[in-house]
Amino acid sequence: MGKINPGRNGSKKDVITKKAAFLFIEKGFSATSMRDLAEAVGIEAPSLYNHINSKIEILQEICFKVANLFTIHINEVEAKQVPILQKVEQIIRFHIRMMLEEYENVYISDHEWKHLKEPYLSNFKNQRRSYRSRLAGIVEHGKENGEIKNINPYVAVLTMLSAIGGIEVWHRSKKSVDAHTLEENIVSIFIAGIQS
Amino acid sequence: MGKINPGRNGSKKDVITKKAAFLFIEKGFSATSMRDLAEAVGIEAPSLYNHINSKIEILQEICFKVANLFTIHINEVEAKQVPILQKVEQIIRFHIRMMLEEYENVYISDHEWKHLKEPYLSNFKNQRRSYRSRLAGIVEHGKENGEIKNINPYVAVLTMLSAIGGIEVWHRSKKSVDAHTLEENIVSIFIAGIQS
DNA sequence: TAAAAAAACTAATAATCGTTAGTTTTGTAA
DNA sequence: TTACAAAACTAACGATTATTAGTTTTTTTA
Repeated sequence: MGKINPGRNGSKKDVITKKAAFLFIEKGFSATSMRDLAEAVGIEAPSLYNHINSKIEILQEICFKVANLFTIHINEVEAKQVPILQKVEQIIRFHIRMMLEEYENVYISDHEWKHLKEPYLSNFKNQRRSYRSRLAGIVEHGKENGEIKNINPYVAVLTMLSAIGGIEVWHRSKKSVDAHTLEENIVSIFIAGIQS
Repeated sequence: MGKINPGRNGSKKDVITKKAAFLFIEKGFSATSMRDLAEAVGIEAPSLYNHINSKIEILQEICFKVANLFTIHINEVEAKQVPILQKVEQIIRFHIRMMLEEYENVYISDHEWKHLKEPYLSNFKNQRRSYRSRLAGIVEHGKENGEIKNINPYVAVLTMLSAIGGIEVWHRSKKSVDAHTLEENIVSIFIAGIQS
C-alpha cells in the first residue's frame, strides 16, 4: 500500500507540531507539558521523541518559519517600484493574511519567542529588529517624499505591527467579522492614519 | 523610631509584587519560580509566604488592579457630555499613559492573564469583554452621528487596544522616543484613521 | 513470509516545582 | 530587660518536569 504517513496529511511530526501550536496558545509554552502534548496527539510522552528532538525545538521551528516568511516578503516589497503607501499597504495586508492563514504559528512567534534558548533567542531578536528597522525605513522614505505625514516612523511601525499581531479574533473571524471586512477596516484605519 | 517597613517605600509585600512583575515580564508567569522571585527579593523562597499567600495570588492582584483602573476610567468617560471623538481620544490617551506609568502591571494584565485560575479567570475575561463592548458602543455612537467613518466598531476597538497594549517601547521610551511624541503620534494615527 | 526499520510502550532518571512544618533570628513594645 | 510578634531560616513534602534507556509492537521492505 506504500507509505501512508508522509505526504498524505503531513508527517507525524507535522501533526505533533500542529497540536503543540494549539497548546502553546492555550496554555503558553512553559505551562504546556510533553504529557499534555502526548495526550493531544494520542500517544505516550516518550513516544514523541521518535519524531522530535525536544520541546524547545518545536518552538524554534515555529518561530523561525514565521520570521523567514516575513523576511522573504519584505525582500519582495522593497524591490518593487511602487508608491510608498502601496508598499506599506501590501505589508499590512500580508500581516493580516498571515494572521488569517497561519494564526497559530504567527501568534506563537509573536507571544512565546521569549522562551527560545541561546543562540536562537538572539538570532530571533536580531531578525525581528532588522525587519522592523527595514519597515521603518520604508515609512521614512514616505515621509521624505511627502506621502506620509510627520510621525516617527518607528512609532508608526510598532503601532501597526502590534495592532495586527495582537488581535485575537482571527481564528474565529468567520463568525463575528468576515475576513474581508476585517482586512479592509484595518487597512483603512492605518492608511488614513499615516498618510499626509 | 516607629515602624519603618510599611509606609516608607511600601510594604515588603509591595516589594515582592513589584519584583514579581519584572520577572513575569522577563520570563513569563509559568517560567518564573518562587525561588527566582525569592532570589530577586533577597530572601529564601519559603520566607515569601510570610507576606503573600501564593504565587497565583500575585498575578490575580496585578490583573484585577489594572482591570479596575480601566473600568473606573471608562465609567467617567461614558458619563461625559463631549463629542465621541473626544471620548475615544481620552481613552486612547489613558491607555497610553497607563503603559507609560504602570507598564509592568499593564503588560502582565495583557499577556499573562491566561494563567489565572477559576473563578478569577472567568471573572477577568468577563470584565475584559465588558470593557471592549462598552468601548465599541462608543465607537458605534460615533458612526451613527457621523463623527466616525464606516468601519466595524469592534474591529476598530481591537485594533486600537492591541496596538497600544502590544508596544514594548514604553519602559525605555525616554531614550528612543520621548513619551510626548509617542502619545501624540499614536493618537494622531488612530483619530485620523477612524474619523469620517 | 522473513528481515529490518519505525514507532509505540513501560519504567525510571535527576531536577525542579509550589508549598508546609518547625525552628531560629530579628525587631518592637512593655 | 523581658515578652511578644514578625520574619527569616532549614528541611522536606509530594507532584510534576523533560528526557533517556530498554523493550515490545507495528509497519514496511525484500
